[in-house]
Amino acid sequence: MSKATGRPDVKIEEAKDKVIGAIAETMDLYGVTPAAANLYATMYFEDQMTLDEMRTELGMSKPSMSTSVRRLQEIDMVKKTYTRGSRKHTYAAEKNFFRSFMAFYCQMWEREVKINLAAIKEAQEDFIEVIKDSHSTPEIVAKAKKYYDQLEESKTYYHWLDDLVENIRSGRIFEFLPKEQKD
Amino acid sequence: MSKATGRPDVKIEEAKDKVIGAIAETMDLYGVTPAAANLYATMYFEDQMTLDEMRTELGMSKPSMSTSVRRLQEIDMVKKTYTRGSRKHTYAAEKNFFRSFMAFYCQMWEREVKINLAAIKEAQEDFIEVIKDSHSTPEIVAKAKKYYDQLEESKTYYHWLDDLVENIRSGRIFEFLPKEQKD
DNA sequence: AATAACGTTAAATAAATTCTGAACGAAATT
DNA sequence: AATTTCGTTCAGAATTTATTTAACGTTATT
Repeated sequence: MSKATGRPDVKIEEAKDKVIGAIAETMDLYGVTPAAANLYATMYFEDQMTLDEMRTELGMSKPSMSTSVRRLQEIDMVKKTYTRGSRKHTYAAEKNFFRSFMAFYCQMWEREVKINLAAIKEAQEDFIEVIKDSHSTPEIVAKAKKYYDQLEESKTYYHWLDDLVENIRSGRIFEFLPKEQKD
Repeated sequence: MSKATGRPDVKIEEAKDKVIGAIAETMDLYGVTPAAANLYATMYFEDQMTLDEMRTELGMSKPSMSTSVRRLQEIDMVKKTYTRGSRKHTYAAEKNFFRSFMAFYCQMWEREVKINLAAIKEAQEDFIEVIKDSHSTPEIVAKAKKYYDQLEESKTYYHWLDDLVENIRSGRIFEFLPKEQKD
């Protein structure tokens, strides 16, 4: 098939599209819709964009762009920017992937830790009640103890994950694993 | 509402359900269906399960259980176990969350790194061609350089992510962040 | 040999999600 | 004051995903 030789501007667009496609494709596990993934990837190559520009560039409806940009803001992948003298809201993509990584994974893991540790706490209290209950047969007690211990082990993981979040947010992980590596 | 006082066995099931619910809820970002998430969470408290047991326990269809357990195997959250003298396949959940973490995130990040670095490589080659093209105006060249540099920066992140994967798989991350912390 | 059990595949159905167009309210512009 | 612009909400359509049901092939059991 024909290549865009002789048209540098077209080649630039093609190059951008390659990266846009890759970013959009690998964002499928970030809990965003294809529209939002495409929007983010498109914004990655722009300084800032308005809803109308998003709509035009992606060929999608304004409400869809509105919802998508809102979602991306929620996960700190897009920021609202201030444009003096215009009514239109403008948004800019977070291009520092380290910050995106930190924001996204820390939020996600923090949620996971919080929800699971809370459930574990309640469950362990229940198991302790069962263990102390005089109606409990030896089998029941053994079972409760087994589950209790199993949850104790998983607590180790959740505490570790919590530490990981803390070390990411504090930047200490970059002492352990510098951004620039000599390989 | 009435509590299951006096019924230790019921209390054990209630406790388990609390944790099962939490695990299932926080698995929404692991690229699995609600059925698979529920299945994993249920299996977490079992030694091993057959498709029929899964079907019965979760009240879902056998094909759904078959597909779910297949998916969980793909992401290393479930392993097939061998049961002598039975035609039924048996499966066991990975209960070591550290291993789940390692398996899942390493797979995911590795994919992200691979896809994005490949696209970046091609795009950068295109940008270089544009920069070297005598048809390119100064504006075009400046733009190509800008994008080229932007991609160079993102390469730093992808290489770092690659290092992170390596350090997780090698276990070195646990030297930096031990599983047991003295707090 | 006939039947049953087991897990998977294919097709159908149900449910959920994504995106659109219509409509709206508020604020800026004319 | 009237109109336009802007972003959001709502309802609906379209699409996608999840799960079920039906059917299948293979293998074990009777």
